[in-house]
Amino acid sequence: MLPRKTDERRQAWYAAVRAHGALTEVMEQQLEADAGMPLGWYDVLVNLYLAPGHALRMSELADAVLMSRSWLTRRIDQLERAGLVERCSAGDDGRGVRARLTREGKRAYLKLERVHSSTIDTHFLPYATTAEAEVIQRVMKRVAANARRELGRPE
Amino acid sequence: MLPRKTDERRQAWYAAVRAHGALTEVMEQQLEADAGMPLGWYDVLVNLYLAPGHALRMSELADAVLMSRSWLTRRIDQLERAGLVERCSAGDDGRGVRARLTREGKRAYLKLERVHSSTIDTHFLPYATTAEAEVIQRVMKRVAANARRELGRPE
DNA sequence: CCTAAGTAGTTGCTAGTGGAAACAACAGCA
DNA sequence: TGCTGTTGTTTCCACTAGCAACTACTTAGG
Repeated sequence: MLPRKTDERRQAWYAAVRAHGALTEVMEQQLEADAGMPLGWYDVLVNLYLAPGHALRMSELADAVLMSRSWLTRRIDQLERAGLVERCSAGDDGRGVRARLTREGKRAYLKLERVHSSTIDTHFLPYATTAEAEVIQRVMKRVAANARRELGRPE
Repeated sequence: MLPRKTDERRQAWYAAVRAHGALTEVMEQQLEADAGMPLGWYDVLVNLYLAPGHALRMSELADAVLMSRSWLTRRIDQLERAGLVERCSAGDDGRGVRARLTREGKRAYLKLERVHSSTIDTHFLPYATTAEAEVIQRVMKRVAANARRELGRPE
């Protein structure tokens, strides 16, 4: 591959990095303004909502969001204070704790999801045709899968 | 646009977010291991290297990397302690300070750039053809430009 | 059973990050 | 000369996240 061509193709990644940064910032502002919640809550709430019974063991949830246990403990503390999550026993295992969405937690998630999606619809979708979106998805999935493998945590 | 189609296209953004996160983590590890420098230094060093005389006014540099002045003050403190940057007067303006790459700073930048590029070559380029890279670049540039405008800081 | 080793989750400590606002030094203009 | 705006630094503060120590529990081995 000629140097010029390689360099040209690298620009695609730089553009993706800048787009990610800018759109993430827009997303943060939008979520704060329209849902009153930070983007950092999104991952945890999604995983809980999609789980059976809207509940997960702390360690499962920590693995799902790729964060440490102490990180999760504190994030669940926040969400519990906000009334969106409650801790309950993990049944058979006396050590375990399950985090479960409260009724308000479910409502909050749905709102967060609505604003999240609408931000993508407004700031991403208009700039990509169906064919283009398909290309991006295909390439990015391959890139992510490879990088995950490199990091020693294949999905 | 049918709901299903819209949802399908949103997946492209989700994939991009995940790819960005995973590859960024790989990049951090690689830079730490092979260049002994954090990814956070990259932006500042690039901008300094490309500037005339490898030097920039603090405020220009802060604008270039989209960060606050106090942020830049501290980052330049770090780079100065590491011997990569030195502060010098801005000539005519007695208030001004210019940050300038030292000889080691230039060498460090070149090394950082080499590792940075090579990580992209290894973990991104193999997964995108020239045509696909072109699509990604085009779409992402439009997305970034729009988001920047939304944030009130068009480039 | 009973003990040893391992696991789940929490907490204290620590280092690092980054914004806002106060501040000192200076420029430029009346 | 004073007044106003700018430049860069500093102080203060809140937040983040990892590590290691700790508690409470389970499981395996004798």
